[in-house]
Amino acid sequence: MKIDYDARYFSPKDVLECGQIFRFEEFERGYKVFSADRACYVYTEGKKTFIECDDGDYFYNFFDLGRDYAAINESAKAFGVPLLARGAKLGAGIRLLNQDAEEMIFSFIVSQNNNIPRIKRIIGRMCEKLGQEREFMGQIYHTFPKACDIAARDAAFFKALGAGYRDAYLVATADRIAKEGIERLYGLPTPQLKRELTTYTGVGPKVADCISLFGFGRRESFPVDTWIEKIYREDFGGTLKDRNKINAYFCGLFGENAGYMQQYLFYAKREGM
DNA sequence: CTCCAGGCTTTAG
DNA sequence: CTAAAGCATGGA
Repeated sequence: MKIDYDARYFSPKDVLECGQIFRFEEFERGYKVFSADRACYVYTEGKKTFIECDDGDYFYNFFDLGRDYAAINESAKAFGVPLLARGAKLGAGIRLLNQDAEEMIFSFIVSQNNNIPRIKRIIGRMCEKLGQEREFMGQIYHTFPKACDIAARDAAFFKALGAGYRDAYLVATADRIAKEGIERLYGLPTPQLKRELTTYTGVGPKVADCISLFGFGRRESFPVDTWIEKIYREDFGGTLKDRNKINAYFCGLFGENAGYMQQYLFYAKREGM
């Protein structure tokens, strides 16, 4: 099936290349995007962005199409922060994705102290080796592995995939999720969710915020990484060193939509604005 | 060569 | 409790 949406607030490039997702590739006029065990093709033509897929309901929610991004974008410009206003103006096509929670847990464990191209390669190899083969638009792709499939391998396996020292984190967390599942997490209030997420090996405050934001739809989450730390110093004149305190500062400033503001800021800084 | 990347765990004080 | 060392890998 095919979905269309106003391209002004849905730019595939902005959505995919702002570091919230690691499984996509350029294809024809746009990108193929992979989530859990599904795939879609997304591209912009004229004033519309189109999604072609087999499961419209899933990708409607995945791309957050039920939300009013015009209002969010306008509110970003009202904070009087130049970098944020520029990010909102030039990154108006950004949307926050509603991704698979388990996939987010493993993906952001891989992301720690790592760069985005390498993160993508490691996750790509995990899917290739441990995911199931599927077909989409005449090409083979691989699903994201389930926790039990990750848990079935040892640390050396993930080291060989290039995961580095994060190998043991993947195995330990997969063992636990394979045994316990993550169902109990969905209903928790956001502060408790974050606290629970940090009890998984390899998940600290920043990774927990990313999982909360991209995997559990908690838009009040505000991940603080090296980029945000730099923004905090250079664009907000901040002096705090502790990332937890920097996180509290931004959450207090931006409130329930902090996650969107984080993406606009991240986008702007990475674009060198 | 050094520095850095969407940081976390472990150890020392 | 806070601070710093150690950690794999690859690109700039």
